[in-house]
Amino acid sequence: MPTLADVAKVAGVGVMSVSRVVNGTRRVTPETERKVRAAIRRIGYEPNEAARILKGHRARIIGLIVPDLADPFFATYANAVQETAWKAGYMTLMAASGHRDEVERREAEIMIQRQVAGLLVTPVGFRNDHFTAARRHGIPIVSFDRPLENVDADSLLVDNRAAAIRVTEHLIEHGHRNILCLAEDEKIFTLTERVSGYSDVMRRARLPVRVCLVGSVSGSVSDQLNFALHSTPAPTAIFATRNVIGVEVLRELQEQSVQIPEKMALIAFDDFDAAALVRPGITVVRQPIAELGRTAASMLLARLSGNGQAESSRVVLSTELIIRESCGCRKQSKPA
Amino acid sequence: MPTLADVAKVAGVGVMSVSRVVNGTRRVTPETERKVRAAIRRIGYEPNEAARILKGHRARIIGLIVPDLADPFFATYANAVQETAWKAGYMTLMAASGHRDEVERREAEIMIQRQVAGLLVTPVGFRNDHFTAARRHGIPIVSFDRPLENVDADSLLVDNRAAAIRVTEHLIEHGHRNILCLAEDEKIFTLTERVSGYSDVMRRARLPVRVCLVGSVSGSVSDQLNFALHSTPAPTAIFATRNVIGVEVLRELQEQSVQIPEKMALIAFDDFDAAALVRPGITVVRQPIAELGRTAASMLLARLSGNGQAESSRVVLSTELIIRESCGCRKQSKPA
DNA sequence: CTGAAAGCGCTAACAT
DNA sequence: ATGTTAGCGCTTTCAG
Repeated sequence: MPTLADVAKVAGVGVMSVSRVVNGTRRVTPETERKVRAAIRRIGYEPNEAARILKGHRARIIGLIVPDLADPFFATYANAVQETAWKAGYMTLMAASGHRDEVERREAEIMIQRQVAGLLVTPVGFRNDHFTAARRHGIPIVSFDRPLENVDADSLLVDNRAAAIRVTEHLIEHGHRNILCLAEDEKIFTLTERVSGYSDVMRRARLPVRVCLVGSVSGSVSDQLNFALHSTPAPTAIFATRNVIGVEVLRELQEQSVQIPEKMALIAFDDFDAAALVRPGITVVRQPIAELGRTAASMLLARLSGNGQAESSRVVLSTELIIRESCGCRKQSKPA
Repeated sequence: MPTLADVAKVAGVGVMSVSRVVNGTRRVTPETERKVRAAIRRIGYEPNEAARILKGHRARIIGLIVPDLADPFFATYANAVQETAWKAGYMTLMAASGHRDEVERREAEIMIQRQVAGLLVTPVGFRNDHFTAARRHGIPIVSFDRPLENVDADSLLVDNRAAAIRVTEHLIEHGHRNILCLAEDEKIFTLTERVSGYSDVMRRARLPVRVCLVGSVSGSVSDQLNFALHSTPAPTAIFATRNVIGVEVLRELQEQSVQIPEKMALIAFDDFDAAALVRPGITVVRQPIAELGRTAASMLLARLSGNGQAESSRVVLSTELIIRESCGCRKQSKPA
């Protein structure tokens, strides 16, 4: 592989002229520039990142850490991030933490050690010292989907509370008084927010707050749903706070031939393929995922080019309620 | 950040002893090793990759290039690859080519320049010189899902022909004589294989080969499907050769209230959420995607540790036909 | 078994 | 505007 010195020799100039042309660090005679560019083209020179990094520069790489790359939500997000970063000349080092604190921690450490220029992370845990470490190394961080407590980082969140409030109110408008809220038993910021939005509305309306947890500790969706169906008074509507829960609820209701929305109304968080394909269509909260990815990446890129504010920012985007029929609405119409 | 020299100073030994302990390159006195390890722990030393790479070593990074990271197929695959690589101590640099030849080429070039240890790629095009370049640099390549012609690389493929044959025969067994095959108009290896499997079976059975192309050039699924539905004789079964085509066909048939499978049978390639949720369930060809990802990564890792064969290998995995009801089968039963 | 020195390719700092 | 030098942290080579 040809080096910068090789280019200099071929072009008949000093190494620094070449370096300056390549990086545009300073002005150079048009004549010199021409010679250098010609030489570069002729011998096919490409700068060596490793040497640059060794000199104390940052890699033109951004590190992306998410809980699960196979989750459609994060896949769409990751794709948008990668695309945006690529356009700005950055590659993306991606890692899935598998929802595990220690894995996330180790991944962050290795990325820091690799001198990534910035970190884009959806944190799973509460111990955040690995991220404070990154900040100490001067690596900017943007947290996505969940806030990063006690760390100097920008964050891009979605207004989960508002969405949950909207959902709950919509169901109440349809006349439901017994609304079941299904959530994961793990303590994930987004789910907590959604549950809290639901609870507030119910309390304010003096309706019973019925939150039901599912997961490895609390039992399967199918089991929990069955308990609820046979309780008195039985719920007449369900708010599924997460994409996979929504899909499982749907499967279970179909299995048991429970009429939607007559016997049971349903609104789920996150749009999914099947939601538009099944009859009746499932009403969902849609997050603008690709846009979120582009925004998150842009926030980080802004920091990298030094265009950021001094203090860390917190951007909150809102969601959209996609009305289909599972909430009780008629096709293409607004609720009564 | 502490350097190797710092460790040496603290431990009271030479730098090379430290290097040897860290890399296990050669035997050292237990006493020396103890001192070095203690010092490393004490000052929190982590080796600097950049310096290592500069010395001519490869980065412990593998490059992954796929057409689209948001596509559930590639997302699941990428997740499995990343996980497998991580366990072997490698990080994963991911890039989506957006199905574009030039982008893929540039991404490969940059990865080579970054000294990735190996490349895992799902090529979109036919000009493969960027990959031969990688081979010249001694970077091993595994091509996934599609072969890489004229390049010295391992490949991991799925038996698309066999799957298509199975699908077509299954529909014929159900008594269908007019079977429509819907494919993309772009020349993608996997789709070509599927179409060819279908055609062979139809020709052998002396039935009409009816391949219908959709895409940016040929028109939307909806349009093409409408043409076909009003042709004489109208098809009574459809083979959708790709996940998104399957979903769109399903949507269109529902829209037009075409009874499945009575008026129109349907088998699609790639399983999707909705396939199991809609009534009737959609019969699909399922690829073991996560397993494919793990296998592909393992093939590359084997090369990296020098355990590979001398000549390049070509592994072909087979698929599974998930029988639901859209093909005409009864629930939980085999075809007549 | 251990240490000292050279240099990988690049750029900051200085010199011209 | 351009060239020269030193050194980033590591490992290869050669001496001890």
